[in-house]
Amino acid sequence: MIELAILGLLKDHPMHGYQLSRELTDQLGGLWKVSYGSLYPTLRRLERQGAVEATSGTPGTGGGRRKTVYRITEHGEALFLQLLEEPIHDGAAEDARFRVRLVFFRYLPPETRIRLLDRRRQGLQDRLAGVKAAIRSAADADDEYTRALMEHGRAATETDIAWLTGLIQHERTRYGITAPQGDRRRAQATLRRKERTA
Amino acid sequence: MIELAILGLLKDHPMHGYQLSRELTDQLGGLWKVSYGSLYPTLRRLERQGAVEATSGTPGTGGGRRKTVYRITEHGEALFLQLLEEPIHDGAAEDARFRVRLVFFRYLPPETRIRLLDRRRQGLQDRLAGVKAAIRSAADADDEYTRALMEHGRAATETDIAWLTGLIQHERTRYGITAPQGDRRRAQATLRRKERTA
DNA sequence: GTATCCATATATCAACCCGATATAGCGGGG
DNA sequence: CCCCGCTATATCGGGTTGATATATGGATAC
Repeated sequence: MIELAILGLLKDHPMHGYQLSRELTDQLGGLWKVSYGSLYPTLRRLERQGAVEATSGTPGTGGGRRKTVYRITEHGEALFLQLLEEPIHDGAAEDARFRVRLVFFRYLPPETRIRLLDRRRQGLQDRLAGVKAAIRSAADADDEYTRALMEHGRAATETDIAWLTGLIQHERTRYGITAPQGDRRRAQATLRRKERTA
Repeated sequence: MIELAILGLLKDHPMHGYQLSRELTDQLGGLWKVSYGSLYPTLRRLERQGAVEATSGTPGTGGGRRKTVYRITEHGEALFLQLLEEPIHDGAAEDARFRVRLVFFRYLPPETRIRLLDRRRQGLQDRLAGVKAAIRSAADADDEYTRALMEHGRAATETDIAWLTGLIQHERTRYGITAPQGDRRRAQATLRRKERTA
């Protein structure tokens, strides 16, 4: 989802690659450092797709070194919004993905924001249920570190959920939106374990 | 570090690929799911390196389907220990790496365990310092979600540190090892930000 | 019995991303 | 003056994921 990050930053004002890198690193408080090996190829791909335009490839008059400044196009704006809302394949590396998305939440209407936050919270609660099931199954079996690891998973996930809940609350009171009733997904924690005959 | 995971599991007893996948998924409480796209190629690479041996490629007498059972070699054991202690390039995806490592901590002597745990904690404290610096710099600038994101980074990192501290304490009292005095790395939080003239 | 479905088991693929590295221009300090 | 460090772009190899293809065996339904 480096595309999302690039488009989101260019939406503010045109930039060149190096600037994008620093800006994004700062925005995330150093939690995610974009790699040049991802950045520059992605910029060129976005240009091929017509989502960004490269302006002033070589220095014009005085001096200044070579700089390729990119500007977002209308097509890029559309792509940006689409990526921002796109359904999430939750998995291991999806945590970072969500963080990047959050940086650009201000570009979404409040209802959509809350919907996405809720979806994310549901995903975390599923994960929590899975971890809890694993803890129950492990009990006294497995060694001390494996159990500590699971406890960590539980603590970390609960921290995340608490943080998200606070964010959602804040959002709701701010816009006076009440929680929906139906549409509650089940936890489904797939707790097969310890029952294999080998 | 899927190699570490594979070798660590095979150290217990020989297994085939699918079994490794499930075993590892369970050990981590569903926090990391190995992908077959990593697993099988890695198994063959380890075999080429002589770290594991494939036994009984085809079903022997009765029936049973095709199964390739792998067994760890002496060279594999050495490689395992080396990987387990190897210095860590801390970054974004290093969290998962540490979790995998923890699963096999029981194979290390107590002093080494404490050393690795301490190193990890120091890394997290550096990260925390960075996030805190970012929060101070951001202050009122940046939007609400960026600030919320940084708060999350702080909360999550603090949760991790607290968990680690507990683990270290437990370990120390268990083996009666006192904390070392010197050798304290500095935080070094590189807090350049907001001072670019554009 | 047999048709069907699901879990087992291995394998490959494109896409993505990271870390390291190479290259230059430029500015400042010793 | 020379070297170091920051800016700026670029490329490479390698690891990881997610999706998908393939069989086979066991269970269940009919």
